Amino acid sequence: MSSDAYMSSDDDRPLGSLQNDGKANTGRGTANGYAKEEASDSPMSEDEDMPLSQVTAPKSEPVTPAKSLRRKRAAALDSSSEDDDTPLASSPVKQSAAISMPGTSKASTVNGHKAVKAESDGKRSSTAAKKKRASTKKGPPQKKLKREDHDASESPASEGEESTPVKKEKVSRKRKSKVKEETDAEVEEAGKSKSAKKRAVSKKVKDGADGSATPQPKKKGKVKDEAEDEEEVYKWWEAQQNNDGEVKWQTLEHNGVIFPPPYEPLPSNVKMRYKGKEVDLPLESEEVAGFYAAMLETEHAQDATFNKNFFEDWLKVLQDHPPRNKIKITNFEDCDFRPMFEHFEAEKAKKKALSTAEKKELKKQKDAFEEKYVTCLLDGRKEKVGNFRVEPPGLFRGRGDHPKKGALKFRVRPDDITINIGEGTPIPVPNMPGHWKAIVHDQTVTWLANWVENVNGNYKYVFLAAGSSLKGQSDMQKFEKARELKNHVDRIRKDYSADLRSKVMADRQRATAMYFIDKLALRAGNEKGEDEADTVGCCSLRCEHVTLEAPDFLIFDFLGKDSIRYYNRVSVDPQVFKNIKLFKDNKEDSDNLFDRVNTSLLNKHLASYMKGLTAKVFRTYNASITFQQQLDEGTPMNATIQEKLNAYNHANRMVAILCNHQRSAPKTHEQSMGKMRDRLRSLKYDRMKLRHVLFNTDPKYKKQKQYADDESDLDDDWIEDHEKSLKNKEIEKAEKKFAKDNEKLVQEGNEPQPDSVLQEKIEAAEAEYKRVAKERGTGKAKLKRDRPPEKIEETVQKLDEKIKTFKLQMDDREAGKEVALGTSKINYLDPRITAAWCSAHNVPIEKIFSKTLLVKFPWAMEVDDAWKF
DNA sequence: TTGTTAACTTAGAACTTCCCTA
DNA sequence: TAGGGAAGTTCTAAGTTAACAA
Repeated sequence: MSSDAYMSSDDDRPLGSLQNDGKANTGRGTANGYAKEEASDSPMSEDEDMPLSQVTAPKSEPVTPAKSLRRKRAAALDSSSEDDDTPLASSPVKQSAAISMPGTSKASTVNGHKAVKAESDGKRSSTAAKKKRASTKKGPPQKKLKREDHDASESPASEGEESTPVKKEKVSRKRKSKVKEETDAEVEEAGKSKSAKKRAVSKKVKDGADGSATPQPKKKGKVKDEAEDEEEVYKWWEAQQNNDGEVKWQTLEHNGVIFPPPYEPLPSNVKMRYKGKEVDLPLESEEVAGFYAAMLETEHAQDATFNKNFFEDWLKVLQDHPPRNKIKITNFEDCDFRPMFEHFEAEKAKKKALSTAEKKELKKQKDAFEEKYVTCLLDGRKEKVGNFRVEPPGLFRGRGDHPKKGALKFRVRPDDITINIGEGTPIPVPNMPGHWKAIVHDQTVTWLANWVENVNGNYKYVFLAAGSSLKGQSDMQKFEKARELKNHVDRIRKDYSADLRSKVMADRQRATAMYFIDKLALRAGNEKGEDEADTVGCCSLRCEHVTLEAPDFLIFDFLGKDSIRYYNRVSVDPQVFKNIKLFKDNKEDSDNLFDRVNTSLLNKHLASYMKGLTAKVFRTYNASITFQQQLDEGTPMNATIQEKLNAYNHANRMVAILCNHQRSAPKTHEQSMGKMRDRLRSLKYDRMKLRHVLFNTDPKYKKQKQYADDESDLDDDWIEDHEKSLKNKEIEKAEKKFAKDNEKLVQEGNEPQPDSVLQEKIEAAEAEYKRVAKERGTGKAKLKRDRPPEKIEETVQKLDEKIKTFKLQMDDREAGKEVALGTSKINYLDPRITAAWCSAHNVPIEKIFSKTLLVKFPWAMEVDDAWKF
């Protein structure tokens, strides 16, 4: 694509200023060289002098119909005065690994960045800097802490007020002609007459194994049988694909969603305190207090923003539902939620203490209740629904420095929820009072229900489960698209490498951004709003996030998705280094590094190479191709399963590091590593003893290499401690056995053994300890019972294997303590790579894919050994 | 042209179950 | 056989992206 394609008259403007809140990047005089059109290798070149960037006039927040709808709704909720309102309810990582740069054959350390978790006071831009930044994200609905009751028994007027604009909102976009919306009454009527007319278009395919046709989809009400369910796996990947990408289903039947149970008040003796006095809270305010009390010992309750937001929202609830004993709550510090916390803890303990049978019974009841929601009928086939449980009310657990963390998340009710279901299908009845907000029949989307959440105004959806055909198809398409990139990537790389020197600033910036996305697997990086945590991706990087280190190193340090810190010191193409120097020139730390690139422009450019190509595809492509290369290069031949698994995990880990997938190290990691080290030494001790026995038997063993070397990490002090502990364990064991035997004897009406029996055993253990102590340091040993040397040789060999396997497990655990392997396994690694690898190396796939993953990836399981990404 | 919305994927935390060791 | 810790699963926040609207 010609670089001129993006050269509009506006191109002179730094994009940052186009998107900010009106305070454009002004005030730095005329020296802001980055605002020019043409780029030059030298930041000092005279070409740099360009007109001042145009300033965008301050804008008030535009109000779109959907937003206005939400505001209207919020206002309506706010103005409600009904009394029956129910309140609704790090440690631093040092990862360093040398792995092949995606798309290059040379090994490099580019991706071996250090991944470090954000600390609470971690890398943040100043508030001032933040304010300078663009604020493009949609505004949240106005805060409202009261709401209208939309109970089924309410007047139709309120229903109408809500549903009319909703219709507008829901069908305003692409689907005007496809979506038909009905009122509950209309739908119920229609359901009665039309339910028989099902357009079952599912096509069962022949089972690959036996060639026999699989049975037609089960009719509703057929007796459930697990074996039968097995047979019913619909192999959509073998069926003829007739997916135009628009219509996702023909018929859809489901039972809606499960609402959480209503709030159960605390026992009358459990009360929070204010200034030491018990507060008699009405249900509504008690519930919200309870949300906080339950989190008292989590990190959330230590967070000032969280506490502030919670308290503000709670005060609003308290305004309408004040303490019955007239206590005036005004100061957060004077609140003591501990009695509530302790009550919850006690309840938890009670639940934990239930017998297995009781727990089973509860589970059975829960399963029975949920059964009808777990699955739906999609094109006549039974499919699992994913999140059919509506999110319960609570406090918003925003990550990182989210400005709204701690805010009250309302209880979602039927009149908040839009149901998407097949036309003519019976409409589910909510399991709590109220009517659905709306019913739609939109075949172009995959969701079964949605609602708008109150804290950020985000849409929430109920989708099918990961193992469903819809999700599976989309997953497979994702990987196929990533594979298709193989055919284009050389050209794309060639082009952006050339564009790194482009005279057009916008092109040069875009090329540099593409370099990062390709080489470092950065996310696209959309702009974010003031009301969100300050995190960035490639296009939204600010100058403060990248530091130059001569001759060619860049140090990236920023908070990415989920406020996870991305830290990487990486050697880059000298031209990239020059470019970053140029882009940073004359800018402030808080300015956008790429002022002429945004995700939209970047993705449009990518799409010109390949249909559907976006920044995200690069991440999938680079993850999978890296994984394939790592497996191909790193899998040992003629190795044990454990060794192969280690190679697999290593490859997986390289991808996780590339993608910066982190987890907090298990709290007990150090302790458990310590235990493992002890166990390893103990195995080595056993080996040493056996070697010494062999030496004692025949000096020839000393000359044999496999026996000659000492176990390196066994020092004298440790050996002494270990032998003492062996002795103590022996004595303990004898004592236990003695007590147990006596108990049995007494039960059988016999005399217990005399103490002397135990004493003898203790003395024997002491004697053995003394004997072993004498052997210490002599290089020779004897067994309690003689064994032929061949048998001892055999045991040493077995111990060698055990030690080797154990060491591998330890290495694996240590290397992976702060790396989350799951995310890449679930989202980025083409499962066919794993299936082919397992098959080629005789590794049972169950060792790698959990049950859920096997269910998620059935489409990938039939590839042959030679399959490559 | 630019910002917004809706729909979907990706992500770590939180919770639950399983398995191994003592 | 309990209980501690790891693995597996669920939950929901936080991204990306295409289409749409002003």
